[in-house]
Amino acid sequence: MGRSPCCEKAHTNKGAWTKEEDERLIAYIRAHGEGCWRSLPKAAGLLRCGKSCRLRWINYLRPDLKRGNFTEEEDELIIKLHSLLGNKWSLIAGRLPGRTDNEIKNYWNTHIRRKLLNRGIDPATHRPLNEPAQDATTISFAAAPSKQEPRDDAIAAALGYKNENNPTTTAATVQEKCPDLNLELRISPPCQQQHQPDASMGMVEGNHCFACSLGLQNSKECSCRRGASGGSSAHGGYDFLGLKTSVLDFRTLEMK
DNA sequence: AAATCGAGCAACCGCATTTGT
DNA sequence: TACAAATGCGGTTGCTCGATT
Repeated sequence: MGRSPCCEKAHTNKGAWTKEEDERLIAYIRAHGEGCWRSLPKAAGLLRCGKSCRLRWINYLRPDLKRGNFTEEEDELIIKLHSLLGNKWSLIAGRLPGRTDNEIKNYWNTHIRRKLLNRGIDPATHRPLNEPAQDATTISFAAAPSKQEPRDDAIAAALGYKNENNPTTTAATVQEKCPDLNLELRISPPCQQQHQPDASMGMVEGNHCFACSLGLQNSKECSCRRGASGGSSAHGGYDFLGLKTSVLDFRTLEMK
């Protein structure tokens, strides 16, 4: 038994959107707002599936989109964020106002990849191209493993949680691979009693958490502002990189 | 002028995650 | 808690258009 299709494919348009379809979608969202993409096409009189409407709106019709060429500053920011986050395009897009994940993904694949290759940098690992291939005992945030878990392992390793399959991985190794990532922090094993959140986990140089270093001071991930009540260590998990490391889910960095 | 090639980008697909019951 | 539905994300495809032969 397969998964049921997201929509009735026999009665939906595919391919490029027409001007009329765009206008219908814009008019509907202006009147009713975003939400319930599944029922939107019918309500708006569009022969499209909800996913298609959502994509069209988010990537091209939203009024706050910037469009136009990327600036040199945006280029560098994308490279930096990619070195930290890998192919987390939605997270990267969250740091670039007016840009969408699809746009950044395309821009990466068509421009930045080549730019880095011209600089002699491997766009997947952000390391020099002529360096020998990584052996099994080193990691990189930017090396592109399949799906989620290996990257979580990398972060876990950076935190000093030894991987049984990879016992030599250390935070120092990570910093070697990612010089931009400030790992000047204090890491202690979970069993130790440390209830001074600001001085223990999640703080980088200057007493700011990683969320702050990414400009997320106002996000819920910022641990600077939490004070005594915000420490997550009470639950056995540290809040490093704005993460609950008990689950090691940096996807929560996303800001909307 | 026609054919070919490659870059750029819009859109689709399938899977993962979140949300609701 | 389990399940289904809805939504979100990232990889990939395929079309368009300009450059080159």
